[in-house]
Amino acid sequence: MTLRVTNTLTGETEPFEPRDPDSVLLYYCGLTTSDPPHLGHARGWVHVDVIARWLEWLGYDVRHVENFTDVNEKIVARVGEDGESESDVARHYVQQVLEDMRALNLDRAEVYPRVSEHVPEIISLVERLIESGHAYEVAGSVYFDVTSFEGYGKLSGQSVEDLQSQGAATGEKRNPADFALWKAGGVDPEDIADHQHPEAAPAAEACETAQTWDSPWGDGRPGWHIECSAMSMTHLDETIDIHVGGQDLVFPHHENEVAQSEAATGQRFADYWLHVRLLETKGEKMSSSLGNFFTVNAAVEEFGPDVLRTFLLSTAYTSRATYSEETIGEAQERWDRLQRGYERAVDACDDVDAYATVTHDGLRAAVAEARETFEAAMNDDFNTREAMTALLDLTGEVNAYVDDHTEYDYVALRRAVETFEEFGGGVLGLAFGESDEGGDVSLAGDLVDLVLQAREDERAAGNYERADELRDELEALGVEVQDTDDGPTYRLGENN
RNA sequence: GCCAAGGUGGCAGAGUCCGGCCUAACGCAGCGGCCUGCAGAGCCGCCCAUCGCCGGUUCAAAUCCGGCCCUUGGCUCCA
Repeated sequence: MTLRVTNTLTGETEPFEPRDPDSVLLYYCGLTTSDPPHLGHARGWVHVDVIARWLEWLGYDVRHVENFTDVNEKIVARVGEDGESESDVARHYVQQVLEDMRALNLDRAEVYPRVSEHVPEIISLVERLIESGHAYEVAGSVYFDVTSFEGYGKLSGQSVEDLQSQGAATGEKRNPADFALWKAGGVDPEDIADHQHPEAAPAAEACETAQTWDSPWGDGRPGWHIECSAMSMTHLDETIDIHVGGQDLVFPHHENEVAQSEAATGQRFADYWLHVRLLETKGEKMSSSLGNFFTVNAAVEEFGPDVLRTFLLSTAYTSRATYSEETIGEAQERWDRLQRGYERAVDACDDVDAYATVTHDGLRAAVAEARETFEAAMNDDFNTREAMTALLDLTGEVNAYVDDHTEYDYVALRRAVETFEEFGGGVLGLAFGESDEGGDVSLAGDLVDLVLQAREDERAAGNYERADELRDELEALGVEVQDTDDGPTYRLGENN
């Protein structure tokens, strides 16, 4: 079974074949470090994380690069609010992103390149474009000539004619659709004003603190699109396998990347373009500019990484997702159910009634089917929703099996446990089998057991009122008590 | 206006590339039962879908083709 992916370039779901059969070059368009990351960013990160994890599971050596746009007028607009200089502000949010990513249990990318550290590469790429006649300089700024690149518009499906009709050529540009590769001087104060938070004090000195760099065209700053081309080529190659980004970047950002990169090298820039659809709240996308966002930090705090990942992976990356109390609540239920099923399988394995000599074909077949379905789902354009369904189905099978049997097929149960850990844990990044076993926790566990034993004594004596009190008190502390045929058990709440 | 992606039960959301096992998945909500001192968890069963509208192709369409309506994203910083 081979992996298939939906490629924006062709509009089709096609077989994935990397240039080198053993490795994959993957670039993800990261965020501009001017605002705290929100759940929409987290959706992109988590899906890319799972994509990388699955490619690795398939045996590829994945070279994964995610950039930070740390040079941008939005960042300058935060000077005085979130830091003393453009680089201060950027550093502040880069730090925040890395913390959020760790909190979400994302595997680290190989490199997190920043624009500010790649200006020389950007300049040389711009020079290359001027030399080959694809770009022109006007008064210290450099623009890409869209009419010089035949395939312009092939990613987003737009034509140069359509774009030309959008407006008249303004100022220095030869064609309205031409875009800046290099901008002369510092940042226009008006641009800063556009991006300033309304409540923020106007920082007149902000423009002065915006960094500029020497170039063959005088002092200036790199344009927005050129950075990704330069960093992708620097850290990966002139042609990469997969370029991923948010749906909102298709045009103009990715379209321009394709044009300038391919014009410069004469080669394909990326073979597969994958776009993550946007996270919505009440029918509109979640975004910093709309102010309807929920920060990653606050969300992790409130729901924890596993509920969040379950929520974000409960829709395929190619579908839009809706954020609401209801949808996140559903994710909570799903994650709880998965976790309980997993714990039950683990407990049954450890049970004295689990035997290596007992064979139950039904359970074995169910585990095999879950594995097959999971793999097929992931290979079908990383369908995390279906993959999770396979695990949820396995949960039901395990629960029914344990309910119906008094002796257990150890081998089959072990295989089920491994499936949760390998697929749910290793691929989806959920915390199966990583329960905190620290000293404090195990002491607390012993204490809970003690209380439960006392409660059992009360129950045996028929003092249900007292037994219920103990249960309520434990619950108030975040310990959920459940009586089963094999005696009482407990679970810690998500936030403990 | 132009470009792109979508419209499936009370909610949410698979399935559409490769038409039939889709009499439509998984989960939530709702109903009944088992288990339980009670609760929770779990299990079993049930309820809710003429798959946006109209037409076409076909023995057969949520799935293919055409038209229309609506929604979202992009065309300006944005994952």
